[in-house]
Amino acid sequence: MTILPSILRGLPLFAGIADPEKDALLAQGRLRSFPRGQMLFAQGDKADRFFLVASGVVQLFRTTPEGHAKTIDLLHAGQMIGEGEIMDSCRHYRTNASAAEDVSVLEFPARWLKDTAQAHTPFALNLLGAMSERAHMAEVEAEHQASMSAAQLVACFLQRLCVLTDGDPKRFSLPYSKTLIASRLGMELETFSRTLTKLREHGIQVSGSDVSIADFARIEAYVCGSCSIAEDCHTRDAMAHKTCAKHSKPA
Amino acid sequence: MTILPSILRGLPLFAGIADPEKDALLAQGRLRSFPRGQMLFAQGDKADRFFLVASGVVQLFRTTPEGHAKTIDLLHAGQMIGEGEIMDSCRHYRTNASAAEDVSVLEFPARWLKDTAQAHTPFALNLLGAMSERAHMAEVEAEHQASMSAAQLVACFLQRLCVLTDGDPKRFSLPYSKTLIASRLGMELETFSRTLTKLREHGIQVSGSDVSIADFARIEAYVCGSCSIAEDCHTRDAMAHKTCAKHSKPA
DNA sequence: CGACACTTTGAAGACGATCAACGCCGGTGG
DNA sequence: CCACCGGCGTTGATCGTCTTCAAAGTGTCG
Repeated sequence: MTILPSILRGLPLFAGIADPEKDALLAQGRLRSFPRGQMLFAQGDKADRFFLVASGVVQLFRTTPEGHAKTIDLLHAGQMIGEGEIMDSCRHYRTNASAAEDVSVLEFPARWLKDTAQAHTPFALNLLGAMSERAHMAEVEAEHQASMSAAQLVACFLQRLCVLTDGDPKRFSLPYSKTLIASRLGMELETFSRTLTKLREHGIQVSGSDVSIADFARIEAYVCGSCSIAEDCHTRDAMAHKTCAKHSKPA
Repeated sequence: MTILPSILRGLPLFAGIADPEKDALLAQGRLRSFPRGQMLFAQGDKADRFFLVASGVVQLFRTTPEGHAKTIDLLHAGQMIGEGEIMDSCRHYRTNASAAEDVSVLEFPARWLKDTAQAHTPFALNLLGAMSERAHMAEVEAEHQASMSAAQLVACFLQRLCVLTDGDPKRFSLPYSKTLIASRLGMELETFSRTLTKLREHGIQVSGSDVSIADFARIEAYVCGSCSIAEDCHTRDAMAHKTCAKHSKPA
């Protein structure tokens, strides 16, 4: 029996399932490591595995025929990979997945997900909740990309980063390379770089990977104006609430 | 007992549920009509109802503080409204919903959805499938908006429209006003209008609401180049497959 | 020191949004 | 029957933003 990172046993996904049963379910997964840069799978591969991230960061991305790459998402410990492809019976992964840092994941056969949902109603409901939350995140994100300027996007990102990681606004660090962040925000590295310079006018200083934000309220004011879901995602209150929501479980 | 539009009884959402049970479930909904232009609900309203569209088209949209409106989706007969807000225990609707044409819907209390998912495992799995499919659509769409030019977007839209409605490429009609289509595609009406002119160079003629497409293959070639999920959504094969997928049910 | 990945900066260009004016059409009311 | 109006779509001119291409700067690690 493998020793599981405790984070996986506490996942909201398993809320409402008794511990012995939970352990039996988790035991069906295989703990695997991927060094930085290695692919977990590629777009178009047969979608036959489901993953739970145990540690590290996994980058989901797509590449156009023309060679442009876009980062879809960055997944941290506790997050799921592949549930979409499996649940809507799509045969192939729709993105590439690679390790943005050294990563360890718990890997399950695709059937495990369907079988578990079928066998445990609470699991199915938790999964439903997790998937709709993720869908909502994606929606918010699309909204942002469409309606905010590069500068607003970056400001919003930095503010969330600081609040959600509970960092000191006066001095915290970028967790990824600027290249990766730019890609995540859907802009070119050059644009991102220039934007950081401009944000000084709004009280955000970035040098190297050190960030300092002078005044949250000012950022909120700057960002919220052009967003149709401002209350949901830009205010400190909303973010605090979101964080809580992740810890509490659906009824 | 209301007479239900047959389309609702045949929904994949209810696949695997016996007819009497299905009727009992559907009977808990109330059939309502909304004349063109009327709101079903507004963003921020308490998310206490779930809808199935029986006929007509419902527009989901958001408005920024600055007054910009963006159409998120257009829902037709058989589609669900509100499942996201309900399943992730969000208390408020995240969009506005208004009738783009005269509409009739089956309205359920929010609890109905959770209760039904809890009571009927097949229903929960169907719901999971439907939600991940919709999430995937949204993802594809975000991808498109980000990576394709306005002209490609419009070409793609027209081609899909023609194929999915099984229309004659040589002569079919736009189902909505140009204003609504432009909003749906995330561009200004002016841009849309200009784009239609330019698309003549690619064999697409539009005058008034009459459309004619000279050659699908040419459009595919034009559109696919900049899309990272081309095989999933631009080729006729893929679209035909999608259509089938909607009729077949998840295992 | 030199190689290499990463980042910054500059200049040019493409694209879509915006503002403004106009054309078209259907309906209403005098 | 005609005049007026409002909704809808088209067209032109301009402007800001982001991408692209090119070059140089910074850092780390052998």
